[in-house]
Amino acid sequence: VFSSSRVSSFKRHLKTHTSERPHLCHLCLKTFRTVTLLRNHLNTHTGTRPYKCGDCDMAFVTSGELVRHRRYRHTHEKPFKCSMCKYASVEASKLKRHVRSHTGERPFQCALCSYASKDTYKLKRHMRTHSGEKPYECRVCHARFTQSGTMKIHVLQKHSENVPKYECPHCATIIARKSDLRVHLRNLHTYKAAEMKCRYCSSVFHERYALIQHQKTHKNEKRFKCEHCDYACKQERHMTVHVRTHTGEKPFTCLSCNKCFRQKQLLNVHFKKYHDPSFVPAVYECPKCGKGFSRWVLYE
DNA sequence: TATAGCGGCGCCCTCTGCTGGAACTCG
DNA sequence: ACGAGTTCCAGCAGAGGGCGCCGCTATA
Repeated sequence: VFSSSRVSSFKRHLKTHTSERPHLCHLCLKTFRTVTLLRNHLNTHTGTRPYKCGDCDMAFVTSGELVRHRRYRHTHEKPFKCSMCKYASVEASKLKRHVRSHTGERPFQCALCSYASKDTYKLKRHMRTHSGEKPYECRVCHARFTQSGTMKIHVLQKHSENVPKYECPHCATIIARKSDLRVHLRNLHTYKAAEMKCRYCSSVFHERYALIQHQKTHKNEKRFKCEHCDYACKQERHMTVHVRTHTGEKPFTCLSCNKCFRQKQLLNVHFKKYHDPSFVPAVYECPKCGKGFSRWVLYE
C-alpha cells in the first residue's frame, strides 16, 4: 500500500508495478528502470567510484556504500540494536541474522541431511561435507582443507617458526591449541565432587591432576608386601608369582608330560628344552679350558 | 531529474570453539 | 604386549564483519 501527498511520487510509484525497463546496459545487456540505476551499474563495469572515503583510500559506486563503509571502518555507528542483548549492527540484515541466534530459527535447510542453518553461507559451507570439496590448499605441503580457518591453523602449527603454545596455568603443561588446553583443564584441573582414591594408599582427591601427581610419588616404592615373609616388590604381577611359593600353587601344566609350573615363562622354557625337537641348547664355552656350560650363570 | 538515504539480498571472509579419531605415552 | 589416558589434528558449525550490487522513496 503506497500513499503520497504528491502526484509525481504517486506516478513514479506506479512505474514500479510495471515491468518496463527501458535503460539497457550495452556491455552486459542488463536492463534498468531508471537512468541512475543504469549509471550505477555502468560504474561497476568501468570501475568508476565517485564516492571517495575521506579517511581512507576506499571509494564506492553509490553513496550508500560509502556511508556503510564509514560506519564499519571509521564512525562505528551501529543503528540497529538488538532488543534482547547488547548486540548492535551497521546493517539491518545483520541484526536479522543475529536475532536468529536468540530464536533458534534455521530457515536454510540442507537438501541432503537434517542440518539447517541460520544463514546461507553456513549452508553453503555445510554442503562441502556432502560434496567432499576442499577448496583450500596448503602452499607448502599441498594438503587440502574444507575451511580456510582449518588451513590457517595447519600452516601455523606445521610450517611456521613461531608456533604459538598455550601453557596450563596450573601445571605448566604446554599444549599446541587453545581448545585442547580447555580439554586439558576440563579433564585434569576441574574440581570433582566425588572423591577419587589413590590406587596405592588411602589418600583421596577431588582433582585428577593432583591424584596423578600423588600416585607418581608411589612409583619407586616396593608397595606390594608379602603377607607371609619379608619379600616386597614394585609390581603386583611379581607378587602374584611370589605368593605361589607359599601356597604351592602351580597353575601352568605341560601338556606333554604333565609337569606343573608356577610361571608361564618357566613352562615355556621347559617345553622348548624337553619337547621341542628344533630346540638347540645354548652352549657357553670357556675360552681358556674349552669346557662347555648350558647356562651363562654356570659359565660365570 | 538527479541524488541522497535507506533497505535488502548475496557473497565471502575471519575468529572461535567443540568433537572425535589418530598418534603417542606411560604404567 | 596391552590398555588407558593424553595430546595432536582435521573437520565442522556458530557468530559476526565487510563489501558488491540493486531497488525504492524522499527531496532538492
